Amino acid sequence: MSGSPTYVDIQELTGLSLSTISKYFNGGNVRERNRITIEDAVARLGYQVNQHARSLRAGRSSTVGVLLPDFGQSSAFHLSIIGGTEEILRSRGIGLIVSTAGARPSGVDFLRARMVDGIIAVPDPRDEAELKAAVARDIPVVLIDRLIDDVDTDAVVLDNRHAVRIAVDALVEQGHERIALICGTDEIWALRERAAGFDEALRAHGITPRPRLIRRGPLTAEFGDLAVQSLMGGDEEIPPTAIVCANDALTRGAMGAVVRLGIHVPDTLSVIGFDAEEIADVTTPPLHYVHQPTRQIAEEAAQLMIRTLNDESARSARTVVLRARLVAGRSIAAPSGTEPHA
Amino acid sequence: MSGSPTYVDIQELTGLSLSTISKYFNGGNVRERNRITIEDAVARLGYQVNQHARSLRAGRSSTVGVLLPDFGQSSAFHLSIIGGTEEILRSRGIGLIVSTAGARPSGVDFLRARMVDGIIAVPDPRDEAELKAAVARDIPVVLIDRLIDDVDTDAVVLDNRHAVRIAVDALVEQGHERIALICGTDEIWALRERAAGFDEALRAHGITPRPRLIRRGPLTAEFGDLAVQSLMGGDEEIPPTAIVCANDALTRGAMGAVVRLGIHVPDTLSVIGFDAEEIADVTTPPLHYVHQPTRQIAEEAAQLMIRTLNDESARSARTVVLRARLVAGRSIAAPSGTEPHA
DNA sequence: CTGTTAGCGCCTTCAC
DNA sequence: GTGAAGGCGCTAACAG
Repeated sequence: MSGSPTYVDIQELTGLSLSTISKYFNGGNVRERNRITIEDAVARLGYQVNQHARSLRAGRSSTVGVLLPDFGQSSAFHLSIIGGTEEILRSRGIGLIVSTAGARPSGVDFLRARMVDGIIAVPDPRDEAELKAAVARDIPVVLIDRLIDDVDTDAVVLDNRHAVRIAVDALVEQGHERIALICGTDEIWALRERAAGFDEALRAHGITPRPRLIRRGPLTAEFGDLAVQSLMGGDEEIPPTAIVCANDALTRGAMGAVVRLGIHVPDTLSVIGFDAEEIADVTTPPLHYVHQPTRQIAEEAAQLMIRTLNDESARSARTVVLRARLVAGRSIAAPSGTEPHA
Repeated sequence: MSGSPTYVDIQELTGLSLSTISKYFNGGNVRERNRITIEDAVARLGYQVNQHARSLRAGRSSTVGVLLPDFGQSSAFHLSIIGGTEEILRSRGIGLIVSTAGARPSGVDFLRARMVDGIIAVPDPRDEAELKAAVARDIPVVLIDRLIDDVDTDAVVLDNRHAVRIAVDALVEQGHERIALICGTDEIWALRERAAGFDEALRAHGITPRPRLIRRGPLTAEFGDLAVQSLMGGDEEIPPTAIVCANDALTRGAMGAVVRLGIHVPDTLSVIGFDAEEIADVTTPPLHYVHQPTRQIAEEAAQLMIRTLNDESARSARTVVLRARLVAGRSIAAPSGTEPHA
């Protein structure tokens, strides 16, 4: 027994022809007697179909790639993408190859070399070009969370403007006007949208956005921390009475600064987090936050991919837009200046 | 241009033979002039080596599987495993297929069907049998975090007894004696070890472990919350003056209960978390916690896998044991009862 | 250094 | 229903 068993081994054990055996493994009609003989041989040999041969022959791999930004960043979100897609795809017999973007050579090429049937991606700016090329080659691509300019393909995204609007609404309702935003840069579509949503929401309430209260930077806890520090400490200006964070890492960093600086929430400052499921219950007080249906996003993406894989013709660019909701905590209250008026 | 380009397409464009082209892609010596011609054709065609054909020929897939418990659980740890192994394996041209354990049919069989060259696993109890079978079939397996009885294979684990001991040492040094442990069940090796380490550490300090202060259950935030609730509230007994959590989810749950019940840390209760990197800075006060080198664990596992893959003979069962360290926060202090004595 | 050839294991025509 | 033959794309012998 040198290598793995093959059809030939089964043939020798059963005396049946290769085509009969193949048919057995591919759902064809096989005589009952032969079916049993084959199953017997399979069990005895510990036979496993050779996917390489099958894939080579079929021209498909029954594998899709998941491309994520560097793992340093918004971990929980990425994990739920892997988890959600894996579960659905596996139930269809499709495997998941994971690759991180940003690295050179591109993760897209790495996945292409592994002959994935499609790619589900949270596109990092550095991989947009390769993804665009993949789409041009008719490789099924489903974008998650972030859109790419001039690329026409399936996507599942959040209604980002709405997500920020509900946060702003909640704060304005409490009487806040000096509301700050800690957000990522325009390089990434989702954050561009969230910043735009912030602007829109303020204007809708008749509040003129103040550039100094909008801090844009990398999606890291470090930047979130820094932003709070400079908003609440360094400036000569009157500090904001409320802060909205546009991402989970930024939220963590912001809350870290709040704890370290001893800022009293919500008395001195109201805070609304984003995707803060993991930390909302352990902060004092529990965080009010924007909750993105991460799991559902992943599952919708998997469904889109499956549909595309099953029906080559349907290469239309569908965009599924989902909405976030606010999860109530105790980190927002009326601004301290307004309390005497009450 | 129906299918993907192949060697034949390159041949037609360059006039070179298939073996020259193959040699180019496999690091052989090719005449400079031809090298350029090939690279030119490759660029023009957007050629990608067909891994299926290569794998079929070579008998290897250059792919390894990562098997994880259900994603509901200790997310950050799992993500760093995917991230750490992916990075190292990709640099060797090896892809990563991710699968979750627990589901039926077993993730192990799913990975075997996809012809992975090896499996890196954080074994779920429900998949131990299949992993054992895989090892018996000479499939390279590297275990992470948890060992399995009677399975002789490579592994990378934490010195779990030490990890808990340093936590207990720190608390005893502050004067604590009524120390509680919130831990997983004996079903999982790592948690069995942590519980044993707790026992050892107490005895080393001349403290007799009290069964009522040791709460064992599922590795969920819910159980961590429940455990704190019952330790600090429900019991008639005197509550503990300190708590050690044995896992990240348990830590989150425990801290959630602490916040909700308004327990003052560290005045009323000292808390030491486990793998609490994500939340340590946002709790009030910042958490003191046991820090497991998760990233290093993943990388060591990838290295072991690569070594095994490169050298079939070296199928010895190496176990790499790494040590945790304590990260200082402000969640521990002398027990309130002792302060008057000081 | 380059060209020719024979399969890796499977599936899909075709005949029977 | 079953049997025989060719080829998916690549690589590892060989020759030249």
